[in-house]
Amino acid sequence: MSAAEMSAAEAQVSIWMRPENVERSGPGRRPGYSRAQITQAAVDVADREGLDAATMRRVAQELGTGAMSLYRYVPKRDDLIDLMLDAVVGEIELPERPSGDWRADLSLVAHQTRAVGLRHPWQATLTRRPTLGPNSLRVYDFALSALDGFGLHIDEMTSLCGMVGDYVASAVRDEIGWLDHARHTGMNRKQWMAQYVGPYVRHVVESEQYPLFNRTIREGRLSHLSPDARFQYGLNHVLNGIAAALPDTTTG
Amino acid sequence: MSAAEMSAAEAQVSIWMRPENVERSGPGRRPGYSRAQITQAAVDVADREGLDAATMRRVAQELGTGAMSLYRYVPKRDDLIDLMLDAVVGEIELPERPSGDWRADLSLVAHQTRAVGLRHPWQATLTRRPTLGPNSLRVYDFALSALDGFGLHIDEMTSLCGMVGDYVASAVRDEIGWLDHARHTGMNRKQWMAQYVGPYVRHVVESEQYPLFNRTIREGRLSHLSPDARFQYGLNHVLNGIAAALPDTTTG
DNA sequence: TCCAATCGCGTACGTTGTACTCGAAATGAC
DNA sequence: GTCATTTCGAGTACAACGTACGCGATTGGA
Repeated sequence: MSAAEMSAAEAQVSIWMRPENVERSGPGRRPGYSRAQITQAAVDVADREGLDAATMRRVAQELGTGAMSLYRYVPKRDDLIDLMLDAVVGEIELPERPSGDWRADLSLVAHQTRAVGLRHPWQATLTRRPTLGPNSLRVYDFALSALDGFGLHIDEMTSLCGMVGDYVASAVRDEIGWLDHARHTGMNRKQWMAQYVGPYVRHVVESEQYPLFNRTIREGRLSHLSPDARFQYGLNHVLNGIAAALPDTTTG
Repeated sequence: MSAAEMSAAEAQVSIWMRPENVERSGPGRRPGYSRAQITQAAVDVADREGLDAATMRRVAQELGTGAMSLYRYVPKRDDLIDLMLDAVVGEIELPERPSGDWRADLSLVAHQTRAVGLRHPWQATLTRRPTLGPNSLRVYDFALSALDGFGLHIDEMTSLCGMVGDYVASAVRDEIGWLDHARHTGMNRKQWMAQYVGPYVRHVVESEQYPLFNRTIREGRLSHLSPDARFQYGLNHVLNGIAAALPDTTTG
């Protein structure tokens, strides 16, 4: 099998099954970079300038090399993004084992996940199959184990944890949603509200066609809360919903 | 203000505030297409070949014209995608008013939204600020009004409806997640499972590092259910969670 | 009939991911 | 030390993208 055929075959395989050639012995030049190094450079660029700016050329430039050099370490840009995702999930700090207080544990996962999302705004704009990298698996396992011991079926635990995950993902998206738009249009949030969506919302409200939407605008206090408080407000509802599915712990 | 300056200024405005020039009177050639027509062509292409295939060139080709002709009707491709999103949301069929059975009403919205997601798989892969087009507003208002009359604050209704929306979006993404990947790699689901993720999952399971993940693989029945049943299973949990937040209706 | 406005759309530019290619560098065997 | 072997770094090239610009064709009103 030639090197070209080898590479073509391996390109079909998950990046997590494709360890980079580290500590190789034998003839040939030694690699000057590493996957971790390239991933970090890509994360840095994406943090500063957005995911769209983290092109192969730009990431290579960050490292002081040429675009094609990166392909010695990463098969495709998509795979690099997988690596980036798992890398930032690695920033989530969790204890080895759940505390026994499921509500505190899931709350911790939720807040940590949100913090990562805000630190790396490009991450929330991605929709892809959940990354199965080592860091993601660790967080996933911790969240599930917080609901262990209540006699629930594993499928039920998955569903309930999923509610938290769905909420956090969507909340973070909302929080930073305007960021990417701002980068593209050059407008900050105030300008965007005032120029782009403000007049339209006013127009919709005045049309009186959507009574509940109007109540949201007129009576809703949610959008006036601090981002932290807003996040906590919604999270409480989700956790309350989970509590309802557990065998009664406090009452009874 | 010149025409160029005009167009530059208008480009900053929401597409919903930019009605196309219809039924114009005065000199000048009459338009040969319409926003609705272009939107429909784009949706058709995206349905058949994926959103990435719905380029300006390809959509124009679908209509038998040139790429630049579209820009007489749509300012940017991003705006066209907004139009596409609201267009498919328009396929959601809902009664004029909620039935009074909140669970049935939210269930209806959830199932209809899922159906649209499966019919137009590209839609679920998008993450953007919620479209404020007329069809999206109608669905949003219906969902909120299903929870009206329980004495809840509008913010609470928003949070609870959000849980349903988050669940549906994430469930649909899971259901069709492999589709886009399949289109890119040319693998169908079986091949993807067998070649791409299967060996890696086996490797992870055998490592015994993630006990709850292992239980999911070994004891989980969720992934063996039909997609319909799986969706219903998760939806029931979400609706149960909402029931817990309502003043007691059945009990008491 | 003629003017001014509008449409259809060809051409062109800057950017993207990445296939191909080849010289440079590093090593083990002798 | 010398050389054959292997791998790395990176320049060049290509196809495809969104879209700015500009021009000929078309149209209604004066």
